[in-house]
Amino acid sequence: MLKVLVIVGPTGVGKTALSIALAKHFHGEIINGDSVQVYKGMDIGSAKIKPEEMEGIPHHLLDIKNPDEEFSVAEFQELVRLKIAEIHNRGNLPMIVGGTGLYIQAVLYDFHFANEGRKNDFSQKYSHMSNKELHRLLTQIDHIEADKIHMNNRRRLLRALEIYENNQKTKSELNKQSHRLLYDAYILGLDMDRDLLYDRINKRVELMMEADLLYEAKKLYEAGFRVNAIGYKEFNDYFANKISLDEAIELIKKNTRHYAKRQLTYFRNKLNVHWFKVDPNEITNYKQAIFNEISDWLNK
RNA sequence: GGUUCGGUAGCUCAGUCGGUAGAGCAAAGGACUGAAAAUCCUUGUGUCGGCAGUUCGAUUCUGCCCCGAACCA
Repeated sequence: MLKVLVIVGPTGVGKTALSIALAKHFHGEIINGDSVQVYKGMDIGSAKIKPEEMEGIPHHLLDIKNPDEEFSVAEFQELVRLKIAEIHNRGNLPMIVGGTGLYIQAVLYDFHFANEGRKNDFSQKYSHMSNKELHRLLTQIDHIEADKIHMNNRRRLLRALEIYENNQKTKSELNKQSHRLLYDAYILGLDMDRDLLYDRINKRVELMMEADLLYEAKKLYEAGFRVNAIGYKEFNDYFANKISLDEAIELIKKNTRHYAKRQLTYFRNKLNVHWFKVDPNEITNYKQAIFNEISDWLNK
């Protein structure tokens, strides 16, 4: 099995800096594992690494989409698997660095996506039906899946129905997969005290504002893009004069905190992570521990 | 100094015609297979400012005290 080093962790914990240090030491090439950083023009708000910070380390799957283009787990999975093979052929170590748990999981495990095109008008088709009715409909088609989805989660209900229509097979049938790892992956997770993490997140949002996130968001807004990512969507209401600038900034902080928490939940419960607690006062100690662990894994 | 209004969950407040309390926000936990920075679910014990009095029983009524705000001197 091919070796892949994966670095996960909540937003703002310091994945980027660590990834550069590790890549330099272990001949790594970095593959972006973040669903928003694939988009061009979304640099400040997504905390994308700057070219001068890369220190010559190759980075893949950044800026591969325009803001109006679709992206999906299935496409990510395909692209990353190609990149992993490519990087190995060069004799380097592929490193996936990012915070989108589902995407990373789909690459590492044997998730299989049927070859279906997305239909944009799908939610239109059922717009006349209430959540309750959708749930009842799904129960008739696929009661196993329906039992797992809460009635209020309209998005999931629609998706399960869409899968059935596109494939003539139910979602629960299609997802009977073995949860087998396809790579020799070392999943490194960074964590830190929650208070400290939230403090860093709040401060980072302030830094983003100083770096003129507002201008970046405005460019996207004026170009007609309604970006649904944290750090952008909050400004849409501000531009529409529904909330004040301060309110928008506070919302970004709050949503980022909530997001970090969700990320941790996902990593904890879906991936087999080797956790390292980051203590900003003892950087050298935890870094040394990480380097040792990875050396051991590479030599296995 | 006087008058008035406040002091209840981390914050903003509601409430108990006397039977020890609940919303929003914050926060915590969880779900997750083609939008995932998305979408969705669950979770509220806090000396009801302090001390005394009345009462079977006080966060609720009364008195005094402490703290805050506004107004009047």
